[in-house]
Amino acid sequence: MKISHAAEKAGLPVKTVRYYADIGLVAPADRSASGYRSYDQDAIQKLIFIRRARAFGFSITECRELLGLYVDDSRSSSDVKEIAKRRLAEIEEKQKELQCLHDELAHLITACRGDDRPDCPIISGLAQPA
Amino acid sequence: MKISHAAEKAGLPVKTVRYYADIGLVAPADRSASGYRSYDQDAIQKLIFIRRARAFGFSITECRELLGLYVDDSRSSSDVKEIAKRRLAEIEEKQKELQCLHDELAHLITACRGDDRPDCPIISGLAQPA
DNA sequence: ATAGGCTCTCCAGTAACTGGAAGGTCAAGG
DNA sequence: CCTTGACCTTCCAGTTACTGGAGAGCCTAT
Repeated sequence: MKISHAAEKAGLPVKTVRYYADIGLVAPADRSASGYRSYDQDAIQKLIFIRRARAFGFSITECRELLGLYVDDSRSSSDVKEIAKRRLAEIEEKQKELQCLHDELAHLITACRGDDRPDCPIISGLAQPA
Repeated sequence: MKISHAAEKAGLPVKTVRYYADIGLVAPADRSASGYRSYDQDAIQKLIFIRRARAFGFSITECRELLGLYVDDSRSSSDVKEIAKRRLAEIEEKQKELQCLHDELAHLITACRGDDRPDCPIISGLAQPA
């Protein structure tokens, strides 16, 4: 299967699939005589796996790690769980930060009249050293 | 005031202050005879403004826009409010995404026994085309 | 005089792609 | 048989917002 077909199956841009091949994340199964990358079902499955993991916010490095576990039939589920839990903690941390940001910004916005005068609590709020 | 002092006052790394000068975001008030950047209170205030705006997730481009409004005494508060509201909507969007991610990942994690056997719902969950 | 701590500029690298140029390949149509 | 157009290839550059480091100049204190 040529790259555009594989990319479509995996739900990724062609450029990205090529990039993943370049960095040795997901190699094509083979190359045609003329040098075209050729993907089989197994490689596509890996691409899908990566796409999903990336959508979960796993970095390429983490994806590499997870992919290693994915293809390793002797993996222990605790290894995977460990990585996933780390990631979950990061998500929760990010959520807290976003909540703070949200509340503070929403507060500034409600305080601002939004008319054509220059007085603006948003601007003055941003200028506070805090 | 030399750059390290200004950076400290603004709560930014020296490198970042220099970078902001390079991209024309916050220019130093002056240069010494030997070429050292010299910052006054006004420039430091702008640096603080930028740091805060960046912490709110505004991009450099947005910061430039906001800084323009910050220094413009004839600004209308509605201009500022518009930018801030856009940003708030982005934050809320991001929050929703994170919540989905969180729930899905948390679900996978609870489903995983986390022992030394290879069966792992996290791995199989990631391999789903969805 | 020299040691250290600052400062300068410039170059390169980060993450994860994305866009584009220049050129090779392949199947279909005239 | 030739050409057209859609593919494919590689390589280079750009994106965002810095960050690290090299090599060199400056300034103050001992």
